[in-house]
Amino acid sequence: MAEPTTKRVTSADVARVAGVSRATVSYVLNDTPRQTISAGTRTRVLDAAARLGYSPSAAARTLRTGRSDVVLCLLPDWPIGPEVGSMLSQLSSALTRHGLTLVVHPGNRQERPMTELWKAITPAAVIAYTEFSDAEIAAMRSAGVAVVEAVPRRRGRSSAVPQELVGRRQAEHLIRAGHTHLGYAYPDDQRVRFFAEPRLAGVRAACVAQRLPTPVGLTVPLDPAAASDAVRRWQAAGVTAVCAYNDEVALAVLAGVRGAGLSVPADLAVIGVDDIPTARLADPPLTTVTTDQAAVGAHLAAAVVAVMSGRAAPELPAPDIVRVVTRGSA
Amino acid sequence: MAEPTTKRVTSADVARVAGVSRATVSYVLNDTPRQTISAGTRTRVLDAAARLGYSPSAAARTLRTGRSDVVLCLLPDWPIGPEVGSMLSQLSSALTRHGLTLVVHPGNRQERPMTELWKAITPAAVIAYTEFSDAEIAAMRSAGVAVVEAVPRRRGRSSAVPQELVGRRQAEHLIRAGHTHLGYAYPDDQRVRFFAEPRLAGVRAACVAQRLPTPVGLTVPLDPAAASDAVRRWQAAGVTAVCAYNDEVALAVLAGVRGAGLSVPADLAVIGVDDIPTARLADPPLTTVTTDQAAVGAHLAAAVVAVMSGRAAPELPAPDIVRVVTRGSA
DNA sequence: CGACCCGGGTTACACGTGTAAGTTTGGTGG
DNA sequence: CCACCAAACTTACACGTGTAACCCGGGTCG
Repeated sequence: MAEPTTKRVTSADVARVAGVSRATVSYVLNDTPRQTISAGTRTRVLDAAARLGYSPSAAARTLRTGRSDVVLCLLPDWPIGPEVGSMLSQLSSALTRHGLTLVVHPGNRQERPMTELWKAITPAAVIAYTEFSDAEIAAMRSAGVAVVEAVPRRRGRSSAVPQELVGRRQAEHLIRAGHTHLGYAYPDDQRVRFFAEPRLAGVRAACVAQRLPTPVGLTVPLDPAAASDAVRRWQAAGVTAVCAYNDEVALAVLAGVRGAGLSVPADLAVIGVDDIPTARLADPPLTTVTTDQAAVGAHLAAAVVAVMSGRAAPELPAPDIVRVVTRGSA
Repeated sequence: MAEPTTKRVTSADVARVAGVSRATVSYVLNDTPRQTISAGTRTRVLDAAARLGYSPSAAARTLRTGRSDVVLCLLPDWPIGPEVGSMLSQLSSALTRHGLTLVVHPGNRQERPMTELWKAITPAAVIAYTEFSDAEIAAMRSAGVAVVEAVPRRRGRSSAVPQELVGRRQAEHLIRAGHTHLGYAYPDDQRVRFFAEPRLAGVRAACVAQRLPTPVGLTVPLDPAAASDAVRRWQAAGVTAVCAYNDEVALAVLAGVRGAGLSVPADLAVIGVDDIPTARLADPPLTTVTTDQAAVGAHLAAAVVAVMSGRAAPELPAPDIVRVVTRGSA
């Protein structure tokens, strides 16, 4: 290794070949409004920069301005599926259009210092899918970081899709089809309870609204035999339709029904959440509630730029975004 | 907004309350090997820092040292599933243990300046799942950025799981079960061809090695009817077993077989890739090839630290990581 | 006893950028 | 002809760190 380590090309280099001062380069490249620059030098600077392949140091810029153009998205520990993936992709595009750079930090178990992360990166904004303490959020805000909470909390403003609505839509679909005794298939993964609980609450609320009995909740592991047990218990309780936490759990219920020698939807109707790619491949094809992830991504981006400029985050048009996809299972 | 904008606590603040110079603070906090510090001042500095809640500015540090402790993982446009998610989670943990911070940038369509990203962030290392030009890789290397290529290319060193091996394992499993006429179920998504092609090549290689006819490749959309067409064509061609690009495609084939009034594995055996959660919930449960994502994550982390310290990246023990999970479908 | 060294610090500079405050023009009104 | 001004720049400083180079007091050795 000869290690020539080609030095970074700085704005000073650009200034030199353009024959102007470094400040002028800065003014041109950021086209600072208060400063007037002649057309001649402007083009000289511009193509000097292009020729040298100059791109400014984010570190230096961040240090100087105190704020970077990075938007940090903090994901929790739970398994991220394709929906999250496509949402992030959309979000990234939308933020790029506003000159911001999305960067995602996947949560991992033994990571104490989530605090250090944002203090270190000094992002322009943080999109928090993880639960933060109010104190910490206040700390971020007072440090000038725009915070958008995307975690589905019951109280307070949040830019997340209200998961109660998702559960409500599931239940309403089943109730409209004539079912009166509902079940809820709870996931066998502690990490997703932040999502599961509000969804279940939504199902309960729909039952209450229609004066139906409380849904019978059972935990359903992703295992055919265990799912069959759950199905038999629902059967014994007179349940004719279940809302599943998500499509995976729903597919487990399908497998459970099959294993118990029964059939869907005749003996038990099933509705999932997410519309994963394999939902339509199930037997019968899975009815499910989907949320428009592209819209969520776009909205999150809008919320970020709004909060960054001091305005309040826009309201998420949740009712338009959460849709039932009717297939064979319910 | 009163905007008090609480100022960042800097090492100068720590120095002041500890009653030492700023340099001493730096020496203590980074415990610089060449500098000896008395136990007394060390503790004074340490708990001054703790009391003030000091955490150093990554921007300033990066500016000074010319290198950050951020590892940038560039994902391509394709849909990321739970496997990628868990791999990233593992990778993040492993890197954290080495004092590095993983940061993921999801690819999005209209994003020209992938170049600008790494020039701006000045990461310590880049894990490239996207295809880079050799020139660009050279540029990154000469800028002092450690590059780990994780894209499955045929030629050259790569830290990725060799996708040929995955295909080979699929085919070998089917051949061992007595099948001689294989099919390959190709995904209906152009974006994943970087993965699909080497897998198909692996299947072909296995057939060649056993002097079997070339596998019959068909594109299988994630749609039951279209999948049934493909199944009938395989049937007509005398194919008795198919390797699917991944589990989703495999589930489509399962649905296709069902739709054609046939049965798995009697009429057609099917094997997938990934072992997604719903694979075992299918009817019949899906036989599949899984790669140990935790091991991949750990290896990638090891490769990063190796390359960063100038050593060559370790060899990935691929044969131990890629395993067949035998269930009912093959 | 002087030379020397070494532990335990401090002072000073550099990293690359944004921007407020100055400086030189050429033009213009009085 | 002088005062003044706007345009078009340049000079100078600050952001928060890491680290090389210097400094000082006290022990050690010849």
